Amino acid sequence: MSSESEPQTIETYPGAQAVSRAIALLKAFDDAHAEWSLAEISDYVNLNRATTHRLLAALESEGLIQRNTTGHYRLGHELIGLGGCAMRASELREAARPELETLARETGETAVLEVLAKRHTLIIDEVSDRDPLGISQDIGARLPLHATSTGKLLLAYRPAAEIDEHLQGALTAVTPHTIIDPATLRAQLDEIVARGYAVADGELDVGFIAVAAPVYDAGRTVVAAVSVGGPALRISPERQPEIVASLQVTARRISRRLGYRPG
Amino acid sequence: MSSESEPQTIETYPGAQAVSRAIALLKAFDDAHAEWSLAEISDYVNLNRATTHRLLAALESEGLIQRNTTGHYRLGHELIGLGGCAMRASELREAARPELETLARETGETAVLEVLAKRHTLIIDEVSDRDPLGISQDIGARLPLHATSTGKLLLAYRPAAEIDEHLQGALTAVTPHTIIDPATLRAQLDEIVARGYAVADGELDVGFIAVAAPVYDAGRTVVAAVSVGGPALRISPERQPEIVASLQVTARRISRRLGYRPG
DNA sequence: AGAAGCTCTTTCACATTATGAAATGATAAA
DNA sequence: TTTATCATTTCATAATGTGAAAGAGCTTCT
Repeated sequence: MSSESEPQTIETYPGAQAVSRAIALLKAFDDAHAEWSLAEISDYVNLNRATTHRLLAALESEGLIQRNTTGHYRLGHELIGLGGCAMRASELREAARPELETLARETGETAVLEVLAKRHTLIIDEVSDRDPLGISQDIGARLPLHATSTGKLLLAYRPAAEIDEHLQGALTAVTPHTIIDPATLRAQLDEIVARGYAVADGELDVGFIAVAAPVYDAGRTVVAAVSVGGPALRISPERQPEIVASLQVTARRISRRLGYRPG
Repeated sequence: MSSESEPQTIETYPGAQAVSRAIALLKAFDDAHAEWSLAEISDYVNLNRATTHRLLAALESEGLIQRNTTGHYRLGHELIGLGGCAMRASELREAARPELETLARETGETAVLEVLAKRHTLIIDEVSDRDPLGISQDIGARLPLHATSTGKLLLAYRPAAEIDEHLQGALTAVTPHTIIDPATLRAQLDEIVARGYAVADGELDVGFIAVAAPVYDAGRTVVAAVSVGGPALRISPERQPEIVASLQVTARRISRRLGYRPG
């Protein structure tokens, strides 16, 4: 009886509604909201409670979802397996690995590979020259587009309509340096395309600077971003040109491996 | 109840057939078979080609599946994100992390946490004292039950019927030392339960020895296995008692953190 | 070049499968 | 106790998913 405007609409793929809905349920989970009750999640994805319950039960029986002692839902172990498999099977990651290692060694900093995933940037691989232990902890993590060098870069190369859509949305300040003014951000995006690289200075973490460059595939589309970053103390203004140069060589080499041919 | 001669039957969860089928498609991908053509995978999971095509298209539109230039299917980047999220959200991993670090430090070897996933053991976390770089590469990897210390241990604590079912299946030799005789393996499983730990000596990798111990949850069920392992050269017979002792303390501490109370 | 064979993709009539309102359990708060 | 909230099950309904068949590309053989 209450068919209001639309709190959240699931784009259902024709002939696979149940599958699209099940995936929407999985995607409701993230680092900020790792656990849901049935009522919460069914409200969130705007599905009937019975339907939600049935879909989650199916996902649980396959190990993609797990339940607490309290009956709350979490992502299941089977997803760790699928994620690891997806990671190892990624052609992009395979092509980038050796180049990331070189870049990390050359600069002495951390080299990262990221792709665009919905409204965030997704870390595909990470190599650090310093911090050898405890790395790869961030693989699979999602970060906001407007507060990262890679995110701004990946956004900058998208079609105008998509950029507009993002600038409409709420730009939350992660640090005091995060750019939250749409006009300022848009100006930066134009600059990024003009220069071919992006910089983020304390916009995600205070005292952390990163630069990012685009990776192209054989179809000359930007499919990923490479970045190098480290503490602002080490990434001095004098060092930046050298770092950007190494970064751009890396980005070009990865693109080459993906079949990109400049012309 | 299931005849091996049948091609492959998907256990469809009532009221979510399409979801179960879509998940079966995802699970068809593993390290050994990371890429499928439509014809291959539809034969493998025993689904109509049109149905398979539609389900894969739905998965692709959500980023869980990706396609090659050749049109072949692979797991998609979105799964890396979900996998990372599942990993960071795992209560088990959270409870085990500090203990694994202690164990790795104490022994100077590699400590691993694994759970049972279908017919394999799944690596949830890994901490190495030696090899600091390039670790965590194995997180999400699946290994055969009969060729690993953790696998044998996890199997040993399962109900008899399940053990029988596994021993029926093909036990493939990964190395010359892999146990492929069902009777020998069964005897080992009994011994494992009696002693409370498992050993694998060159059964997965030649020259690599590992020992594993069970992790219990609040319900006194074995939910995971911890192991320590290293080159046979370092894991001498004299050192083994000391290593097993450390391992068992670790396993008990993790269990304690999960709410297990001995009695 | 044309035919034959292959795989991928789309269509469409049909009914199986998924849906959600409502009823029922189960638990917690008043 | 009653009241409220959340999880689970049921079941009539039709919308969704299904698969045979035909179409569209592309490769290989004659």
